[in-house]
Amino acid sequence: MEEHNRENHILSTQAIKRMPYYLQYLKKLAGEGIEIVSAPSIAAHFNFTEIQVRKDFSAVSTTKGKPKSGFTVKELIYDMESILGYHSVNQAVLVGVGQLGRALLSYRGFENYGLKIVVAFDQDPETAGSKIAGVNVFASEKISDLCRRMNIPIGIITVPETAAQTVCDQLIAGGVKAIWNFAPVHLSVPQNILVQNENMAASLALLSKHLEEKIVSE
Amino acid sequence: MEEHNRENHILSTQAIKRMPYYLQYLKKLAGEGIEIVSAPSIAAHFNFTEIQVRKDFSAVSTTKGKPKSGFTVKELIYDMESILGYHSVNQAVLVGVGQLGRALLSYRGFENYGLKIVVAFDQDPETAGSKIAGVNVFASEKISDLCRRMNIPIGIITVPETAAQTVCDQLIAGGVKAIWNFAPVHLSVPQNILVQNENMAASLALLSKHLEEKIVSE
DNA sequence: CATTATTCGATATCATTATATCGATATGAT
DNA sequence: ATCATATCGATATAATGATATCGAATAATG
Ligand SMILES: NC(=O)c1ccc[n+]([C@@H]2O[C@H](COP(=O)([O-])OP(=O)(O)OC[C@H]3O[C@@H](n4cnc5c(N)ncnc54)[C@H](O)[C@@H]3O)[C@@H](O)[C@H]2O)c1
Ligand SMILES: NC(=O)c1ccc[n+]([C@@H]2O[C@H](COP(=O)([O-])OP(=O)(O)OC[C@H]3O[C@@H](n4cnc5c(N)ncnc54)[C@H](O)[C@@H]3O)[C@@H](O)[C@H]2O)c1
Repeated sequence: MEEHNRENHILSTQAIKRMPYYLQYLKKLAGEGIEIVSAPSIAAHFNFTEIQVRKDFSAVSTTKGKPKSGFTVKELIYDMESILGYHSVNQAVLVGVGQLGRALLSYRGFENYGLKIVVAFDQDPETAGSKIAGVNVFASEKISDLCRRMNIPIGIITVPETAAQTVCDQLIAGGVKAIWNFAPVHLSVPQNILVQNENMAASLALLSKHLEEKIVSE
Repeated sequence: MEEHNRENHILSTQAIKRMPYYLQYLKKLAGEGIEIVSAPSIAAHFNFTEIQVRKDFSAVSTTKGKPKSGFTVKELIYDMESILGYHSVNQAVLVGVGQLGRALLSYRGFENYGLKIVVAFDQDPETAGSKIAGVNVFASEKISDLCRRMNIPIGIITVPETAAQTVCDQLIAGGVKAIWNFAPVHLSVPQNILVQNENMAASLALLSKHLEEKIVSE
């Protein structure tokens, strides 16, 4: 017999990506004192279909919706936060304390998402040794050693694209299980390592394609 | 009869997102003096299937591959750059000159992707009036008026999530056609406006889910 | 100059994701 | 108490995206 999810539903990649949006909105509603919410009303807000909203909810929550009224906001929030790992904290290191790296280090929002950057690294001797937003910056030779000793599961890459693969290899040598990559390059990694790309060039590609179509059709 | 693409192929959303990766790699190969490349070799590098690579290439390029050898690197580069709009320049404005906004303003890479941030806005009276990385920052009351007068097609949002919808509305009032949104909220917009989200919470959700599964299965 | 190995493109199949249909159930109105 | 209506969940269908199959083309090898 097949192994199944607790709720006997599969949580698709696309659904996972939608969860933070639902969560943000549900928290806003909760802040306004709203206790019950229906799939159609959520769907209207996001411009989704109500069927999709129901499916997404049933995939992450044991909470059943009540016909004619809807779902309990608080329970949805709790279940989504659990699914997204916001109730625990994942430790991460960041490599590349430049423009973007500094912005990420200073960002307080990640703690709400269960992510804590505990150490940073940079090649530049000026930067290594400093402290940015309360986080110590070390020389990049220490990446593998420190990651392993601190048992860090996540590495964040914000170095130039030419250095990204090298840094990636160092992180993996340090036992990191997942990499969040902001450099606009493909990283080669072993099967069991996840690379989550935040490639702004890819976003821009979609944006630019859309504009082009607009212009042609107008 | 149906209207078709020049090459009689459809370019899917997913394929568009892959293009910047191909392009980066092809340029690297060109820099190494490599003139011909095969689909299987590209596929090996990206861990894609060779069928997908061929489909992607044929969707963006009129260039035919030669059996037993492959595709002409230069021609692929040229066609991809055209498709991605790198040969022209789209003007953009950025709203929210904080940690992230400053990083984006200072980033030189966007010019390679056909994007030029020409003006920025901020609510803070200290920031408005200043100049960051050569870009003038104005008070946010001027968003709509300036965008309209300069005929700006793209707005970049890097304000706190509570201000994002307001700013979005101001940009649309200014005639902007596409919005690149870094705030972790859904933005409500008219049908003809594109919102491209760069939601780091969504990325983190996938990352965290992956780690959880790793831990369970190990 | 024939043979073999490799890559190509076209078409077919499979997987994932989104949407539509429909009977069941709870709430509020008559 | 009954009826109308909004919402629910389950199952079915459609759309999009990825992979497999196969004959044709061409470069290298003997
Ligand atoms: N700044 C942005 O807004 C932005 C936007 C999109 C993408 N990116 C990407 O993010 C990355 C960083 O961009 P940035 O603007 O912050 O660049 P940056 O030059 O400001 O910072 C890069 C930092 O990495 C360090 N570094 C270089 N090689 C290293 C190595 N081998 N080990 C450790 N540290 C090393 C440098 O010393 C520097 O501090 C780039 O890949 C860029 O393409 C940045
Ligand atoms: N900093 C990061 O690394 C990071 C990472 C992920 C997401 N984000 C998101 O990006 C956005 C900006 O983050 P940040 O860290 O740069 O914040 P920040 O507070 O440093 O900057 C926000 C800026 O927006 C300005 N602002 C506020 N309301 C405005 C309005 N109505 N009109 C014009 N300007 C206004 C503020 O004056 C400030 O300069 C947030 O939504 C945040 O969630 C940031």
